[in-house]
Amino acid sequence: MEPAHYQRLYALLKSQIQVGQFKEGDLLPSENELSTKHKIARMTVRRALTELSNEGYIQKIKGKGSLVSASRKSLGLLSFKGFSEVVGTEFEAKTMMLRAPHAMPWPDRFFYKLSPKEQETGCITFERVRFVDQYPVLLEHSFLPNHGLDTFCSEPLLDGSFFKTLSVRYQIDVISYEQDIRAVVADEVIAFLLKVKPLTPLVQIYRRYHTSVPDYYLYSLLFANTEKYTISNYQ
Amino acid sequence: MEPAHYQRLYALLKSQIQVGQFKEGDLLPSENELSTKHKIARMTVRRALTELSNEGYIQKIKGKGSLVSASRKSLGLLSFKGFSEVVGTEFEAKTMMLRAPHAMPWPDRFFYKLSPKEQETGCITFERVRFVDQYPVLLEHSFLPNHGLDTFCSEPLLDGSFFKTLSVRYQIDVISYEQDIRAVVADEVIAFLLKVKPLTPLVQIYRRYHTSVPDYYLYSLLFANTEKYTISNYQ
DNA sequence: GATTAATTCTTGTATATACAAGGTAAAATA
DNA sequence: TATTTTACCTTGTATATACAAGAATTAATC
Repeated sequence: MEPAHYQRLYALLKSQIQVGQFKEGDLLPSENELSTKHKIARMTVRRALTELSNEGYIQKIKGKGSLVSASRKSLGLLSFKGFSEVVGTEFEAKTMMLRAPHAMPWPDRFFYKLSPKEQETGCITFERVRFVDQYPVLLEHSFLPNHGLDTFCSEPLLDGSFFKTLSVRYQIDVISYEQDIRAVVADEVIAFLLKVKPLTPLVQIYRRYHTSVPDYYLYSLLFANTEKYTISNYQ
Repeated sequence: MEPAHYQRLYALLKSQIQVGQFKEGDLLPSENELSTKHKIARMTVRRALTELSNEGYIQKIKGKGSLVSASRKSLGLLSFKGFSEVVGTEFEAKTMMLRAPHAMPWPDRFFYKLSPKEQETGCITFERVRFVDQYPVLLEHSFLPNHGLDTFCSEPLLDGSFFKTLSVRYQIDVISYEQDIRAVVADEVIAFLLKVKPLTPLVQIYRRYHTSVPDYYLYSLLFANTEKYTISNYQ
């Protein structure tokens, strides 16, 4: 079925913003210009622009136009801030693969309840450590159901990004997630990996990511050392 | 200035849902009914319903109608799950006011950077403890800029809910939030309040809530005992 | 009685039109 | 020249209309 006119225009403008064809601070063409150019009614154009505005891509200003916003907040899936300045510059976390992706059955007593279909196919799992300024701050253990991801284990991650790889290679996009947060103390293994003393308090997070594929979820188990950096969430 | 028709209808329907005049699973009157009843065009009705749908109050189903959703998950913002069953029933947290709302200047070295306007007007603050199954699990210290909220301190919270009070009485709706998470150990004061041993690991969360009022934010500082219950986050 | 088809609700998309109101720049005025 | 006014751009609100498409009920058929 063909997408609606407003959806086509919405997708077009969004991609043009994402690609940088329209930059932060630019004014989009006016509603009337878009209307005549694409041969659709102004009200239809407005619908596309309203969605873009709702999602933070543009800001509409009465009497002026549609202003392209600063780069969309990356869903803040996982970022860090300096401890002393909770409002501070955000740091990029660099990643080191600890155990490369490999297929295996799901662990016993997995932290989220799995569907029969997920149980059946087993999982692909890998472990990574994230560094901020040379300090290991996060241990991440990821799991994904092994549904037609045969090549996943043999090929490296695109730009080192798990999510980007799934999006580009398998058309699986992360839409949202749920998480359960606890405070724990480091055991010896984790203390060694994160280079902290045993009994240091850590943040433990169980995550289930929802994707654009129905009933397909990704899972992560995280341990974070928050002595120097806090875990930043935006939603 | 008078509010727009769609805003009037939006506010009316929202309050009717919040008050329970329309309950979960009910169908709202159809767009044509609302149109004739309120003597406004159907497209204007649709605009009001679209906003309600965006904010999760209703779910529109083509060919059927507008279904009232389960009580707005404003508490999806903060819920708890049993520890052993990370996927388990969610528990309702009961709340005890520790220090009632009172106006005061902002604390020194506040955890988020405040605008000059916020600094100027001072804040209203209050402290609450949340219980799950008689156990104190969360200490919550809330702050809000004192902009025309004179009666806030003298009147009790609606249904004991801070957010509901702001929404119904002041038309301030929480849209999203950002948070910074750390693991800390309990000092003596907090250990006493949460009835844990000193040095128990706790989750500490700084939150800034974004609202429907531009440049108006709410702030919370949380300490959670996650020995028995995890903190649950959705999105 | 059970199944199928037609009707009539519902929301979804799209258009054309009109006027209000904010912002900007050109034109008129002092 | 400096200020004010005007004109023209922009987005915001509102209406009336038309048809498409999904859902549910009713009528017709087997």
